[in-house]
Amino acid sequence: MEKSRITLTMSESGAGRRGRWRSGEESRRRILDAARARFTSHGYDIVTVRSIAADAGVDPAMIHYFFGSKDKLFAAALEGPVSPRGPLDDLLAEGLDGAAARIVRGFLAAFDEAGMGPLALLRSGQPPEMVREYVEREFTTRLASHLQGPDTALRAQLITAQLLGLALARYGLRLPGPATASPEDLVTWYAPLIQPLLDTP
Amino acid sequence: MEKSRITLTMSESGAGRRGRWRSGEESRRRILDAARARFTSHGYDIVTVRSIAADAGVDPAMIHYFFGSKDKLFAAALEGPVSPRGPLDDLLAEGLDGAAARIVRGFLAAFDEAGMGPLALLRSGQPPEMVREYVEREFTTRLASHLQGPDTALRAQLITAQLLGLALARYGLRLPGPATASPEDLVTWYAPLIQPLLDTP
DNA sequence: CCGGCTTCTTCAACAGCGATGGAGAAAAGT
DNA sequence: ACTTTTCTCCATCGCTGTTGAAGAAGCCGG
Repeated sequence: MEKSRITLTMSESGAGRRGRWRSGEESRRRILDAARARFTSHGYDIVTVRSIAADAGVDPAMIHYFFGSKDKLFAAALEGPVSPRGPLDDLLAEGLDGAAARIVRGFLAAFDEAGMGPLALLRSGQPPEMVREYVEREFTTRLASHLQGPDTALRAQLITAQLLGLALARYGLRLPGPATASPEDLVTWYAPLIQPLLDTP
Repeated sequence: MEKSRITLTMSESGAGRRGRWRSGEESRRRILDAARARFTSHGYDIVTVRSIAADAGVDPAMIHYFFGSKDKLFAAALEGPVSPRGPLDDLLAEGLDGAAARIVRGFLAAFDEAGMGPLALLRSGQPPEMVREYVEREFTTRLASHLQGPDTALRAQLITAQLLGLALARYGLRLPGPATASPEDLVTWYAPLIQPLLDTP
């Protein structure tokens, strides 16, 4: 059953046959889909390049041909579907009153939709510079730009810490309380702990 | 330089020669020391069994002879030096007024001393059941037993989430603010966000 | 003193991992 | 028909954690 698919190179699925060069686009998409599925449900190091290749019906070497490395594939897989920029700006555009509740609510909704994929970021190999850059660029600095008063950067980063901890407890460690509570309950409990950092001290 | 030490088997260091059978105890201790040094300064998956063995001047197979697996060595290495039970009980014995400040202060002190070792727990292979059990047994339930009012378990777990987030931001991601701020500054900022969960609502 | 015993140590090997380089096939361009 | 570009597969590398078996090294009952 394993070695069945040999040299078929799609052939059928004639929908968009014309236009693209050959099957490269298709293979790339299938790899990306398989990677997304695996990475968002299991941790970074548990998922193997070879398993993704098997899911996509593709040779493991092709993953390096298209993406260069496991890290870059991970980055590519987590790039599209999870981008907190737009939603965060929308949330903050409504003003800072009660923004903590909206942030926690949106944050939980995003994670509930995307699985623990974003958390797998924390386990993606390497020193954490890449992750820190991502978090700062996509979240912390944008949040800080909406704050007023002193220490906006530090306050935004502490908010990030709080949200990170909540996500880790709920989706990573699965502490029974945070893991089973409804999003609204968590908003009720947790938002008041964040709001003070949003308000100008 | 690598293959220099062959069949020396301690011989000297005659301090405690009598009593122990042979050099097993010594090797075990050296492995544990090397493991602690590596695990507390780098992440779990970055550290290799072979590197620990090289540090300890020992064959990699001995690690499995003494400890069985990398996971168990990790657990053994992180067992003794990091145990939040005693300090936490002492902190809470002084009452809940201002306990958040004392908890944050003690938490940061413990991490500053132990390096990011405890955080490496989060990256130690496997599903998170083992880690969750450890965190609950050593921290969350003991904290909850000191709380009063409703939802003590959930409140204790949310405090755990906040501390986890702070540690992750400071020692894991190294967000510039939390990473460079002094412990007392972090206490000033963060403790007021935790105290509400300690107080009876 | 000597075999047997337990304990420690080493060596060689295994399967699996991410990654690489080169050969081959097949469409596109000329 | 040819070259070029793109895609695919295969064999292989060095590394990882882990295992099994064989070899030294102390101890103990005869």
